[in-house]
Amino acid sequence: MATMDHTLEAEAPELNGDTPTMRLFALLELIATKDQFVSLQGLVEETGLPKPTLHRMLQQLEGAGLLIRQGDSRQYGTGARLRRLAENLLLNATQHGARHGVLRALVEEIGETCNVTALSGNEVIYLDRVETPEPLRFYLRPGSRVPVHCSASGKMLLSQLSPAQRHRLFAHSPLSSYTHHTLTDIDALEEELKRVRKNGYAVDDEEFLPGLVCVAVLVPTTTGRSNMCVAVQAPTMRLTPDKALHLLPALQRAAESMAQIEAEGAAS
Amino acid sequence: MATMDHTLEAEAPELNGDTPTMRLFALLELIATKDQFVSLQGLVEETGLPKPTLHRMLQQLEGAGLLIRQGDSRQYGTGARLRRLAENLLLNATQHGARHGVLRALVEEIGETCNVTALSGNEVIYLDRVETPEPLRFYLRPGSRVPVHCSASGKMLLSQLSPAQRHRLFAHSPLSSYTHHTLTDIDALEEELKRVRKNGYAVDDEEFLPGLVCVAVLVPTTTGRSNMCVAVQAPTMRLTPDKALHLLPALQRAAESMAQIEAEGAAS
DNA sequence: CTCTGCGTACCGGTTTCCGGAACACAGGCC
DNA sequence: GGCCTGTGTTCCGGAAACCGGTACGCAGAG
Repeated sequence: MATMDHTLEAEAPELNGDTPTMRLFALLELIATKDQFVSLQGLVEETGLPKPTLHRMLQQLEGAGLLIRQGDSRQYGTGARLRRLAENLLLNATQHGARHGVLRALVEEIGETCNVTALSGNEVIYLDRVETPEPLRFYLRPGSRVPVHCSASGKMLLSQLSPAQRHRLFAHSPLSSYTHHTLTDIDALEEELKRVRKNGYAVDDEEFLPGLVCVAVLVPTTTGRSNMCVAVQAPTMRLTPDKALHLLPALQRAAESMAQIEAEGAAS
Repeated sequence: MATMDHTLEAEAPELNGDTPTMRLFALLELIATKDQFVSLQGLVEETGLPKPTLHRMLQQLEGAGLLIRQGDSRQYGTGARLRRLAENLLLNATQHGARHGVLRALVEEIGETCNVTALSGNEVIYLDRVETPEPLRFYLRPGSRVPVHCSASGKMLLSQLSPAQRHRLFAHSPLSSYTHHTLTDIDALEEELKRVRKNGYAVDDEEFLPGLVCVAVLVPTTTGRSNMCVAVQAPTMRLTPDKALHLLPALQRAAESMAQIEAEGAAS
């Protein structure tokens, strides 16, 4: 922020913690916001820290399995351990309670199963879920995963990524087909994503499981992109895509509530 | 490991890092796996750490915004900053997601467990892994490590190093023997590496674990040597070294895809 | 073969961390 | 009220980790 000064570029990051540990953590944060691998030299320029210091920090993080060195061993990326932490965190987040309440109220209002979802790698993961009281329903547990290109949440989240990120996900693995409605053509998917971005919601019309319809909206964030969705799902028997759109206001209200819950964590 | 014993229950967690920072991080991990708020006392009992120490740690984490105190200020939960880190991390894991997709497609094609591996220090580390659907399989987690001289990936990667580098790796640690197939003689290993370099692939014929066969190929890089492999592994019951060679084309195609992913993630 | 850019190792001075002991503040019980 | 127990908090000297200037190794470019 605050362009101001001076000689050259931003020079902003300034990963200063007041304690060594916090500096390390800040380094992790910096790397986690990159969607590409970073080099020692690049970090030196970006942070202004002395090279040996950064080298030691990276070494320590790598030794702990939080970072891994990529390819020619001079590029660092996030490690499996860090990803596991992230998934656990989102699955168990302590204000889960509050979110769950919102979700339950939503289900009570609209009468169909609702989910909170997030993107993890190339899949969508169910963070939380409240079932419809109706006897006929689809059974998927919290923690389970579904493909990204044929789920409402997946398309919603995809639409927030940069073209390069999306390309990376799909260039090398085909869009598997699950039903005859599944979008298996990249261009068709891109077209769909454009629609999603414009509308602010995404629909899955039996693209993953026959007979299953979903609608998803984003949980907004004050800053930057969001990695969470609220979505409703139901059998076509009870819910057609048309009728589903009538549920949008309720979904959006719920998403707004969740955003507020997230925001309540700013103190010092 | 070692004694275990003893007085009472599990006492398992043992969040020992060898450095203060890693202890803090382990504490974060522990809290992140909890679905509810934790108290200082509870953590004392769970970790066995002295109370003042934990108190200081929690204070530090709270000060940094990674944890927050709930309500009556004696219960800790995960903070907004940590959640933001988690979301960023998962959003930007597209590289990992793309690689994982390629790997999954490969496993689907050939039907056996496949890995992505890299050289880390003097060991081979599993970066990612997709398991075969077969019920009989070897169980190794992503992030685990195997010796370099008796694994297909290890030999493949070794063959890319300069003689000086190789010498440095082995000068100080003998070639431990794991099975009666393990190459424990430097000269024999050098001979094998020469073969590997010529063929462009490496085979592990029960050199590390009895009954385990592996074949590895390099993920090529535009520039210089590679530090990544794609490898298939299977029990001898299903896969003999001979049959494994028929899988080479598929492996190489996957490796090529990974190379392209890597190429798109280099910058600054 | 030098030259330059980057990654890596070394090491003394300084900062941070460690955790036993002691203190503070409840609430529950006589 | 006085006492006790279970918690959260503060102190502080000894020990350990971190810091980053300097120097070295190893590429690839000129």
